[in-house]
Amino acid sequence: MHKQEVTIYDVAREAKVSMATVSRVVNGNNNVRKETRDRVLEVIKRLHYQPNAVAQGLASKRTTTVGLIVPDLTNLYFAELSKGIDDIALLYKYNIIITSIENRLMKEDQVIQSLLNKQVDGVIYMSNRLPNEAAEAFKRTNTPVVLAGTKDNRDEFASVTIDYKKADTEALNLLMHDGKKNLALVVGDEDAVVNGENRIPAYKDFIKENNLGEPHVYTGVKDYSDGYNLYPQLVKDGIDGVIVTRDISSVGILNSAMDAGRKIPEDLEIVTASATQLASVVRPALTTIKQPLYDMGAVAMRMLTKLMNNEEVDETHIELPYELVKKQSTLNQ
Amino acid sequence: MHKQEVTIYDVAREAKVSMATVSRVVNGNNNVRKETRDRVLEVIKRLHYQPNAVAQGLASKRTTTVGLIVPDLTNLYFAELSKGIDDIALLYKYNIIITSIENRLMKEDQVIQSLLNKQVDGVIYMSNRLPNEAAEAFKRTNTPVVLAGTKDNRDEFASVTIDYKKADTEALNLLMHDGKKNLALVVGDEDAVVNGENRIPAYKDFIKENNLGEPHVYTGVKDYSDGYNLYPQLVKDGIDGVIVTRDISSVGILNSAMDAGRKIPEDLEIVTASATQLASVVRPALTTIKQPLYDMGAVAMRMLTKLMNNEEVDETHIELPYELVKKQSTLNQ
DNA sequence: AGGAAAGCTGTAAACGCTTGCACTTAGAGC
DNA sequence: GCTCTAAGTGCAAGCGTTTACAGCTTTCCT
Repeated sequence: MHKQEVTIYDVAREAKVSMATVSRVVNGNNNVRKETRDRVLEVIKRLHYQPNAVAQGLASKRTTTVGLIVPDLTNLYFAELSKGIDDIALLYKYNIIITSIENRLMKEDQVIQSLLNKQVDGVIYMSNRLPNEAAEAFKRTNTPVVLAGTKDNRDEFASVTIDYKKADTEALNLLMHDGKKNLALVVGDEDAVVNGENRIPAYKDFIKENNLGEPHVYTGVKDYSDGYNLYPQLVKDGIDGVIVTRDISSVGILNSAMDAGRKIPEDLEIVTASATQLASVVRPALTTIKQPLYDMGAVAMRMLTKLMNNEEVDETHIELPYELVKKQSTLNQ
Repeated sequence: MHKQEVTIYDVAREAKVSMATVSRVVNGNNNVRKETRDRVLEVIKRLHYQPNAVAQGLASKRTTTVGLIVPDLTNLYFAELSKGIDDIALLYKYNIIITSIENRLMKEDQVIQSLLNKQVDGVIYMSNRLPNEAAEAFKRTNTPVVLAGTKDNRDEFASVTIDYKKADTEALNLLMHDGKKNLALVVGDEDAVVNGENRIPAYKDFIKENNLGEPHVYTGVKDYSDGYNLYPQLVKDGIDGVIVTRDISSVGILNSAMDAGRKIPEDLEIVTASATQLASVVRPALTTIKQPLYDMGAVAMRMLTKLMNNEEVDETHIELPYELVKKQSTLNQ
């Protein structure tokens, strides 16, 4: 980076005003006489002046930048959330610094710290569970945080989710009413608050209340091959209906069953819990708990803008409506 | 953002040295006596000092931030490229500001200008075609740019791609040797340099050289439903082998054919040109021109680090090897 | 021992902007 | 005509770093 070609000072000199006035024009402060404003704007245009956001950030202590913390960019669940976030961020003129934190060289809270050092005005957090060090760092720097599509067990951070317990219960009901007797739950990370404190308890309660025998919770099923390889175990355990939290694992199970010559949904009903593109393009198409991912991202970002402006926020734990969409991987369409 | 709790000045006072020395310690400059360094480090730890990256950026004129310009976050092609970029960026301690530019409120070059105002040290560009205004802005600010998975018709910007002409020709050969007579090419954006100046000419040359009749190039096929709706037209035109640039469109064509009761690959052979996750999870699995997306991203980012350091770069137009992977959507596996 | 070189540290001027405060001017109200 | 208010503008002190430059110590040769 070489010396900046044209600064606010050049504009000021050329327009025969002070830097302060140029700054006011640039920032839309209306305490400037129209003629002065026009003159300044003309010079800005003529000189191709562009404000240096780094200097603005240092002087104003606002960077108009938010941090996005995401486990994995190539997971469509997060990609669709991010899209909602991104659109609203653009609307409010925030830039996004994105950092993914899975399988990394650096520890999660180091990555987060580096984000805070960049003086982001706020953070949207989408990973499973907020580590203590990170929570401390957020509080210490007083940075607003919104969790999108995830929860935290302390109730300190705002969040945007769906009602996971209700959604899963509804899906389990669907399977049960289809006559399935041996229902299972397949999750990625059991340490995730959404799973450990919402989905799994909801599932266990359902099994107990309906006298459906022993619960079967399969954990650590994170990608396509995990799902693919799990299928024989499901057969062995006599599972005939399953809720899978990750789309890609659902597809793994689906393909494994198909490759083994089984019939979906007759032999096994599958409900997937995310509803990314993936769920609808495979055949048979997957019945899904359709989470409004784009909207969740958008709402989270909108809430963050309020928090960053110290505006009143009436509800910091927002649950958006989901929809149970029946496709070909369950009966009774 | 409130006043920063602890600054380099506090550390200096506490450690009884000057700011300059603290700065040297922080930046790993080894012109500091060991005892002094240890004392400073101790204070840094004790006070929880973290350097303010914005102030560093202003003073040093380097932000250790790079801009990523991507059409669409939810397109796995870009997500996988981004992952490679992200990993290398982390390795070299760069943060990433990501901006997507499709269907937006703001014009592309405005978005890019806002990125430049943030004083990014470099940019990785992944969209179809670099607009003139943007190219001018990059040159004016002297910001290094690397194109990843895309090309530019002026030869001014570094790029990392595969040899699209060769890849497509090879794929067309495969289809021809399977006995297909009426080959088509389906692309998203015909204005994209990769399509307009590489894939389409390669296709047309092949058709002409092999006397395969009239060329059939279908353009503007961008998403799932575009592909789905195109299929009847392919039937009408008697197409029996097709290369599709976007995975999601390939899947649309595939499902459309299956839903119509046709057989793939017997009735239609499909080669898809990206090789994201999508191509391998659908059934029949798609034969693909497997682009090394992760590596392309990684190589692009690595090259950018060199450009940002004014290091010697021997080759600025890198073509990585691809692989033609035969799956179930073509014969002769 | 004497001088040069190398190592270590501090001073202070940037970097490009925002913003509180004070000042000027012009009009309004009387 | 005089005071008062408000709008418009400039001054200058930050914001938290980096980095020449200079100066002081050591160390190393011969």
